Order: sequence, then C-alpha cells, then structure tokens
Amino acid sequence: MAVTHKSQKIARYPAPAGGEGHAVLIGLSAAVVSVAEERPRALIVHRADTADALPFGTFDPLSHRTLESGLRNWVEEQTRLQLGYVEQLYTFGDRGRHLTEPGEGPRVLSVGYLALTRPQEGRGPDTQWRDWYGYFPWEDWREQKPPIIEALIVPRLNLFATSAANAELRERRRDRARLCFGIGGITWDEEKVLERYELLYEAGLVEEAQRDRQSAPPGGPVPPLGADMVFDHRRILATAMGRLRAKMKYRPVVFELMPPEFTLLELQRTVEALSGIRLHKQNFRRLVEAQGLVEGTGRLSRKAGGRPAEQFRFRREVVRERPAPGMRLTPNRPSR
Amino acid sequence: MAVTHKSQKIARYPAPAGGEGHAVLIGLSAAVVSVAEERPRALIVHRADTADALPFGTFDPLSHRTLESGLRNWVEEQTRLQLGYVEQLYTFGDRGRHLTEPGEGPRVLSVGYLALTRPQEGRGPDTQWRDWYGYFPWEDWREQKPPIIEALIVPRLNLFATSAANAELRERRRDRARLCFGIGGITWDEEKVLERYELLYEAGLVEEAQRDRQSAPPGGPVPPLGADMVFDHRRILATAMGRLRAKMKYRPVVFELMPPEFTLLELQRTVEALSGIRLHKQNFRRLVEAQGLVEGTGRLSRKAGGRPAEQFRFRREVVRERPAPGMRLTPNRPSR
DNA sequence: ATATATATGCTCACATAGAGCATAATGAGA
DNA sequence: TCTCATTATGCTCTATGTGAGCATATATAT
Repeated sequence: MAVTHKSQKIARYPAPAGGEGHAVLIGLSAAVVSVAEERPRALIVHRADTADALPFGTFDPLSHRTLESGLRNWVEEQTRLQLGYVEQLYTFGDRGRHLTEPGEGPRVLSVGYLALTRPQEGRGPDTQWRDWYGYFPWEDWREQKPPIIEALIVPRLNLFATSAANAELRERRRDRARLCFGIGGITWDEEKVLERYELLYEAGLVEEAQRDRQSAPPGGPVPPLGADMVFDHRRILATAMGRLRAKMKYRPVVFELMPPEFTLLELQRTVEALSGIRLHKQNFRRLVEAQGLVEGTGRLSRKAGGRPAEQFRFRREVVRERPAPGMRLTPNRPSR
Repeated sequence: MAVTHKSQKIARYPAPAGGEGHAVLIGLSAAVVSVAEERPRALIVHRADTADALPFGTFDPLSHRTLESGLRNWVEEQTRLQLGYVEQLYTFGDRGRHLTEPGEGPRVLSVGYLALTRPQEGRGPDTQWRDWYGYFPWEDWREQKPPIIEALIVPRLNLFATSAANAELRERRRDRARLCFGIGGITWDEEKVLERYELLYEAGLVEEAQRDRQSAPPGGPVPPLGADMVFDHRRILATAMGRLRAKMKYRPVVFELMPPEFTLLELQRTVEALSGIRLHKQNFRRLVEAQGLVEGTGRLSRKAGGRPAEQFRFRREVVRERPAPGMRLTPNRPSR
C-alpha cells in the first residue's frame, strides 16, 4: 500500500558558497572512564614525544554508518576494549582551538564522547588507565580543598581579571572566577568542570592556551596546571567529567562502572571518586535504598576490616518503574 | 619569555583510510523558539512544495570561525533575526536517517542548535512562527491528555511491540512505550520529548520513517501524526524541546523569552506553554520568589480582568549568587 | 579483653513541596 | 449601588525529604 507524502519534492542540501565543501575532517574522541581503587581513570593513549591522548580517529563517511559506530570502531581497534555505555557529549569546531596548527591541514571538527566501562578489562598497546585528577588537580575535594586553588589559581585569576580592558569585563571575569572556584561564600559546584577548564584556558593558565596563542598569561608563565593533552582532548575530558557528575544524579549510570556485586560503601566510594566530594555515609545508604536502586543479595563481603558488609546488586527494574532514578549527592559538611 | 612545552612534537590528525576524506557536509540547523499568546513557537522556513524546515545552512570551514558563528550567519541571513541565547544540542550523523536520499550526494552530518528569542522580532521572507505542538500534538497536556495518545498512539505502539521478532524485544518495546507515554501508572515525564519521537519513528508512525524506509508500519499507513519536516528537522526540534523543558528547571533560561517586565501569571503561562503541563499557581509564585529569580517593580499591570497584578523583572544577579538557579516545576494534580 | 574498623539502625530538626482555603482588588453587568 | 466573575496574593497544614549525628552491631588485630 502506497504511502502518500505531503511533500513529494525532497529538499536538497545546498552546497556551501565556496563550491563542493572544502575538506573538513571529523575527529571522533572518547573519554573512556572507569573507577578502580577509588580513583576515576580515563583510558589514555600515549605515544613517545607527544602529550597524552584520548583514543580517537576520524569519521569515515563510507564505512561508518553512524558517528557512534565509527567511534566504537576506532576505540576498539586502539584499545582492544569493548565499549558498553556510550554517550555523545559535544561537537567542537573553533578555529585555532588546539585542533591543528594555524594555517595547516584541513579544518577539523571534533565530536567528543563519554564511555563507561568496568575496570580491569583488556588494553591495547600504548594505552593505560590514568587518574583523571592528574589532568584536573583542582577537581578533587575529597581529602581537602586542593591547595593549588589558593596557591596558584585564585591569584592568577585575579591577575586575569585585573588585566581586563574595561571595568565591565573585569567584573565579569571576577564573577566567573567566584562562581567557578567557589570563592567568597559561593559553594563549590562539582559539576562545573568544563566552565572551570574554559576559564583557565581563557586566562592562559593551561598549557593548551599557550600552544594555541603563543603568548604568556598575565603574570608570566605558570607552572604546569595539570598534565596537558593533545588537540582538544583535555577539553573533551572536562566535558565528560562534568556530564558524568551531573548525570549520576538523575540516571543510574554509576552502575555501569560497578561489578555485579558490591557493598554500599564501595558504591559510595565510586560516586565520591567521580564527583570529587565526600558524602554522608548513613544518608547515602538511606537514599540509595529508598530509591530502590539496589537490592541485597544476602551474601556478605569481608574485603575490608570491621563488620562484614552485605553485598548488593543493581536493580535493573528501577528504570522501568520510575522515570528518572539517580542519586542525589549530599555533601558532608560537619559542623565542626 | 619563552614557554616550555612538554610535548614539542605536535600530534597530527590522521587522514581516514580511504584517502583525504570523502566529502562530508556539515548541516547547521536551529530550533529558534519563542512564546507568544501562551503558545511556544518555532521559527519555520517554508518554501513551496517542501515540508516545513528549520532555518539551516552548511558549515563553511573557510568563512566560519566557529560552528556557532556559522549557524548565526545562516539564521540571521534567512530570518532577519538577531539571535540572543544559542546552545548546541546534538550532532546527528546516521546514514539513511532523513538526511539525503540513499546513494545520493555527499554524506551529511547535522549539528542541531536551540536558540531563544523574545516574540515579535522581525522575520525574513518565507519564515513564520509556528506552534511547536503542530509537530508534536501528543506533547501538550495543558488542557487534557491529548486524545491522540489513546486513540492512535497506544494501539499502534502495541502493534509495534507485538510484531517484534522475539519475546525479549517485545518486552523492551512495551517498556519503552509505557515509560514514554505514561501508560499504566507511570507518570508523564514532559522531558522525554526526544525519546517519544524516536519511539514513534522506530515504530514507523511518523512520516519521516516512511520517507526513510519506504515501508508502512505494522497495522498499515497511519493518519499524519503531527506535521512533518524536511531532513531531520523534526528530530532536532524534539531535541530542542526536551532540552529546554529540562533546562528550565535548573537554569533561568525562560527569561530569555520574557519581555523586560511581566506578571507572575504571564511567567507561569510561559513555563506551562513550554513544558506542556499546568502548574499550581500559588506554589509557582512561592517558588519563583523564594529563589530570588524576580523582583517586583511596584508597577501594576491590568491587561487581564480582575485584580491588577504587580509587574516583575528578572533579577540578573541570581546567576552570580546561587550556582544553579532555575525553576522546579510542580505539576498541579488536584485530588478531585 | 581491648582497640580499631566498618556496618547499620534510628532520631531529630529543619526545609521544601503539594494542596487548598481565605481574602483582596479589579471591571462588567444587574 | 450591589453582585458577580476574575485574577492576585497571603497563609496554613501536612507529608516528605534532607542534613547531621548518636548509638549499636559485628568483625579483625593485638
């Protein structure tokens, strides 16, 4: 039976002004994340003489049916790792923003992805798991407020604000610094990973900025502020961290990183590792159990000293019962 | 002063296997949204004989410095409209997913954007504001549950589930239908706009699916389920709606759509129009005021009959005070 | 036995959310 | 002028959720 179309004439994509499209390469990069030993790790491809890289490749319009399948191909080839959960993050395309050398090679767009996997799975040559806080040392507030913030970041951001051309811009920069780094009464928002990285980039405080602009920030060169990465990979990793930290709160994505059975403390440590903040133990378990995210297995774990903990498993059914199951994070701020 | 780089050797983007990249066009499309007379509207470009389109164009690597500036150029040229708030949504690239005819023309990636603007601003030729519920009639729950859901969508989704090849797939399809359309005790989640559209697409119930697959859905051809659009534009609009409905709750984006002064009821009507659900009036104002999102101007409005309402304005400072100001929506379900 | 861990149960104060009643201030007719 | 209908706004009451911390239980290591 024939189907009638309201529009018989199918619209065509117009070619851009300058003819049939100057060459554009599409980069596909993945922040592949895992948590082991209470550290969130990203899968890093390291080759001699270059900075660290995320697994990446270019989109091939002939062999890749979708962007995501292209990405999976590249990552699996480079890392010998089967990806489970994969989510598109953002497409970056700014000229001169650590993609290629100015005036060299074709224009590159970069599509960033987040992938989650359980620890200990196989790895390819040149790949290794690296603690993501090595790239973002200001993001880990579990033990204490990272000293680098007061010691280096805040004064440099002040210089950056002061160096602004006019009063309005100066104010805006101050505001951004306050909001991003929780200065002056503002509470730390662990989700703003990308905003913080972008601010540091604009202030010229991360190495990539100097690579792109060839000029030193106000106040002169800085000691390295976290390890840098090739291209825009640190930007993509920042996007991934922010997205994951936010998403954990309303979707049960953490369980992609957990083994089939785990104790509630192990779960909590994983969440803490990712979010970079400490949580209140009793309230955490109350929350997780009340939301129906987990169910006890009856079995006990005695990996840690002390009273053995019950083991739990993820209740896949939640997804079918409640529209947005996740875990709200409740930071632990003791009165003293 | 020279800056030392850890990596002197800059990594290069590898060309894809098949040589220096087969032609890929980058489409840039924007869902430009506005609210007038309690209806959310998208800016539509309509040309004779084709279905409706969003303003769009292709990315030009030579003249466009960023993806967003390319988008702004195209939209402003086509609609004579200055865009304010613009946000990238998603990059689609599935082969055969209403981008080009199979086997024809270059491969197209499509980057979708959301833009917000106040009503009544100038328009170009062939463009007009259209109620977005014309494309998604099942999304407007303000007056009542849209009858089309029970009358058409639910039975057809049942057929779609039944026609599955095996029991597991059947169950998954049923679950998706239940979650998406709030069947059987599950409450309607107004944010799942894209999920619903994708389900209808997979079930073959929206026109685009037939365009792409050239086959009728289980149960035979369907009467039109909302107006269709060219390419993947309805998919982009669905993404925009979902994103906006979600974002309203934690960022003060609604104010991009409001005039400088407004009454609280006008604000509420705008939020309701976008979210497609009715809110509890007293609680809405309590929330908005408690969050410090608005401040009274002292002036009164008597546009509506009844007691005159105070006019309010958006307090831009909130953004600087609280990390994530927004509006939680409190649906109104009276007991009787 | 004692110290030290961790697990788990429970409480209490306080904030927020959902519902609805009551009152205030208008303009439009009767 | 009085009575409605209509919108605005104030306030209450209850249920639920959240932040913090005390208390107890059950391990292992001396």
